[in-house]
Amino acid sequence: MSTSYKDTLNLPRTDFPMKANLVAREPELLKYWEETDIYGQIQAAREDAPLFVLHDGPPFANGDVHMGTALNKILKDTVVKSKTMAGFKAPYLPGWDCHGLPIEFKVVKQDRGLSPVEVRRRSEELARKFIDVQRRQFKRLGVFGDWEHPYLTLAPAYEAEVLRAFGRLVDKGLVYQSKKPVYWSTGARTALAEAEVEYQEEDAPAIYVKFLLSSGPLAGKASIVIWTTTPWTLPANLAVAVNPGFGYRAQAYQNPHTGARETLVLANALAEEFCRATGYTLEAPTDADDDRSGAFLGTELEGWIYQHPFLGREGRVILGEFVTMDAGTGCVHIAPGHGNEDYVVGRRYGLPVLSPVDDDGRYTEECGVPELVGQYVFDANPRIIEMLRSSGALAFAGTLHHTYPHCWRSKVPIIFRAVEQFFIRMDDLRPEALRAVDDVRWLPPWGRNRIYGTVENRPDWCISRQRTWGVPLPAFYDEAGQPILRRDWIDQVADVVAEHGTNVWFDPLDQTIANALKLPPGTTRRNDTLDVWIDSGVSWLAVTDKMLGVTGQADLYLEATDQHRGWFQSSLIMSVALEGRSPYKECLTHGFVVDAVTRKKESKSDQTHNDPSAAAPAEGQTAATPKAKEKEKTYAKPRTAEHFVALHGADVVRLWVASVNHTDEVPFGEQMFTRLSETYRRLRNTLRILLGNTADFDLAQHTVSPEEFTFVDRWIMHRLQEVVATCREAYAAFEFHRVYHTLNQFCAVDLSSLYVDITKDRMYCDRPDSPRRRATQTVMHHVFDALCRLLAPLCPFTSEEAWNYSNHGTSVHLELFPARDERHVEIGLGAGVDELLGLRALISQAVEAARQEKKVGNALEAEVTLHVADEGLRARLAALDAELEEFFILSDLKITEGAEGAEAPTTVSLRPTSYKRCERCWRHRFAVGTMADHPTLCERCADVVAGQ
RNA sequence: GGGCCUGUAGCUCAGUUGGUUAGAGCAUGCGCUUGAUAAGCGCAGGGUCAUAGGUUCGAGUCCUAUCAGGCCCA
Repeated sequence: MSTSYKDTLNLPRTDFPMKANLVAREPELLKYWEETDIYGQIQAAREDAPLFVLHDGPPFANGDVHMGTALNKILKDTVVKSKTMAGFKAPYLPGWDCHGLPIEFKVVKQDRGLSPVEVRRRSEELARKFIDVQRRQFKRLGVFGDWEHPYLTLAPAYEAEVLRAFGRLVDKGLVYQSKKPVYWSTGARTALAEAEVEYQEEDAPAIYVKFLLSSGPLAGKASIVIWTTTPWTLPANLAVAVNPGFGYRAQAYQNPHTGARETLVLANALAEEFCRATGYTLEAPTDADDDRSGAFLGTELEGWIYQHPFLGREGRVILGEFVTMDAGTGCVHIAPGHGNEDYVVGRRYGLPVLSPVDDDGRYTEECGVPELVGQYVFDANPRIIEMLRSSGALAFAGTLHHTYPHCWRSKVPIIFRAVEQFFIRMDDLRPEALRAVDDVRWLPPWGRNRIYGTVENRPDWCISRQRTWGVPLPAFYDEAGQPILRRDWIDQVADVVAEHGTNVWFDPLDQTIANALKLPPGTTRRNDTLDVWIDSGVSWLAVTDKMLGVTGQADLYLEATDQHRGWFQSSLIMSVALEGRSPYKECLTHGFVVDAVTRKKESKSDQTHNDPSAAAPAEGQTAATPKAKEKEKTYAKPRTAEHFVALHGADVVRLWVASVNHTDEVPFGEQMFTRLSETYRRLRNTLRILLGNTADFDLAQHTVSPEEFTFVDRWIMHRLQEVVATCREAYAAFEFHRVYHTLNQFCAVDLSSLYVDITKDRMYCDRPDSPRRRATQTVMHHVFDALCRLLAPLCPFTSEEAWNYSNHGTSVHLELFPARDERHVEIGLGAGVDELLGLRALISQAVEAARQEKKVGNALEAEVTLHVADEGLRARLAALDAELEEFFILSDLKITEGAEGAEAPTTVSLRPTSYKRCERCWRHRFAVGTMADHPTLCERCADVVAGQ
């Protein structure tokens, strides 16, 4: 009997599967998109729409796509998809950063002694291999774009643009040549990058040296003491640095060898250590010593002059924040040609960059000591110590066991040596660059302060690299070895490169360039390359202008926070130099991926760009610290996007991106996916029930006009307008987690536990074409439609799949977002429903209590009485009439005045209903038992069954 | 060590110009349902808003310090 009545119901019907099986289904959708050229269709459909250009920051073509890279790409895609659906033409041209050390290093490590051209050939091969890998992985994530025509920094046309841009910088007088210290391998006769340096343990001389002061209050009376492990750099000593904030003291000591009394200046904090190490002892002050003038703050020492211990020149005391009290004397020997900090502080004080050492590590004439010229610097250490001893400048000579950088190839100890480099003059650009910073809208707003600080403090930009895998630095050299930078020549090189690629530069026998430029005989070129940040720093020019045909700024750049100092800055500087403005209007940053449990960083490979120093795990000195070791450990974790896509599907990975506030660090962990899968299922099942409930609904035939909507229908349409407005705003503000939470909330609460639950009775039990059932179907159709569109940028696969089940025929990604429809907005409706939900909660609690007492099994078996003291509320409830029972999903609801002595203005009482249960709709109704033909049915169900 | 940030229930997020018992979803526990069923519904528990001071009639919200974490420098 009951089963036969079940057959008279309109239960939901749909083929849209409950089980997503994304891992299998997504590739089918990808194929569908590929075959129908969805990206091309979208661009064509937005032909005349206003333009929105998100310019892709090129990831480094090296390795798999990790979660950090995936985060970045998914965010970009969500921006592009949401802008498209907001009515913009939003082309997306992906790119790759191809040049640079990490690739070259891989190639060179595999096979040594390759010619530059061969290194470049293999580097390109490697880069292209990873471009293919990453392209496949990005596409698998559902990212739409012009994947068949990406921009590559290794493309000849792109390289030519880089060269032309450089030529314009030269033309503007922004490029100059100067010396700068680099890691230098005397064994390989080449500059090294950080990654090419190995740290090995060894014993080094560690000496204390006295520099006699020749000016200041202690002139001629005292010496300032330095400590160094590289005596060979002393011929290049030009200064002594002290920390401005620390205390120093001039005190009398007894020399342990001569017994003489000497006044020495060193840091207070290290005087004791000095005595312990050297055997010097502190002497009691005598009348001759003016003890009150013996103590100094570091700043007071600035400008004092001292006599170089074995050269006929003087040096001066300068200030350096980098001076620590870890070791030594707190007074640091400065040779600007032999150390990076030395170089930086030396520039600040206008010191020359003295580096009297040749390619083989032998002293040149410039060292000033004839007997040292031609000697290998490390061999000269004993001789220098001897010179110091004989001149009385040596306080102590010992040895130190430490780790020291060595060449990874030739294994010889490396030296810091100044070589000629090219620079971009920052001071000429800075004011304009800072102004440009304030023309950009930074998201989040503190990004402005970050980049402002880096631009403000950035020293001149060293743009030359002694590398092979890059765009050649188009400088020529005359017979005397003097560099020639000419824009007309550079432009001609660019023309040659556009046609032949850059290899013609690196093949020493190739005459293409010489012939094309008609170079004077004796003119030579070298193998220096341009800093890769120049490559990517002009992408706005090469891509936005040349490839997309868009003149003007990109609307948006979107990268991780490390790019404030990286790509955002290099692009800004290049654009300011060439165009006098920022290349982007808005700049959005996201955080790094961190482990959800430990809050520690996930992987070092998340970087979008190739920062050579960060490209490989730190080794040597820094790796000795526990923190660095930890970093190294996390580095090895298999966190590829492919891994998680294969496990959960791309839409769930994308849901992860959508669920978090990406402006902070982005938490990530396996457990998060369990929860996200739950959310995903909720979204999917909501779409499914809407589809199931509208299976017999034909939009053209069955649409019901809003005037005929019932109360719940009006309410959910009202809610939908709020959801639409919130989501559109959140998308526009790039706050995708607000979209995620809004949609999740809407599906879980408003739809699933309220609207769909409430309307089940009419959907299943009414006549198929009852007006209120058709009204609800009309509403559900609208809700489904809006939900699919709003969800499309977050879950492109699932929304497309669902969209296809609703007979639309086309792709959801060609559609626009729903617009907020004011006709469905009803002031006060929300508050009214909130009031009802409050009562609903009271009823549920009462039912729950009755259930525990075994009075009733469920709400439909109860007679519920609402005791309402407030007359206005009673009137509002009465106005809803039968819809109230439906809203509360009750069989038998009565409303009376407030009960005597009630604790609250509204209370609920409850007992088993006296009505019998309708066998078809399961509600307990007064009429059950009174229907002659159907004694077990209520009047509505009897009527429906009779009509069939 | 410096610069720029972050820190609200187990998880992800809301908390409007400082103003009633700090909210939601998920997860957890206990039930109901078996007509969204590898689904659906209800109820319940769970937070000294990182910590410590301060300003205020009143602070998750403002200030200071500390701790933890991130990026970039050193």
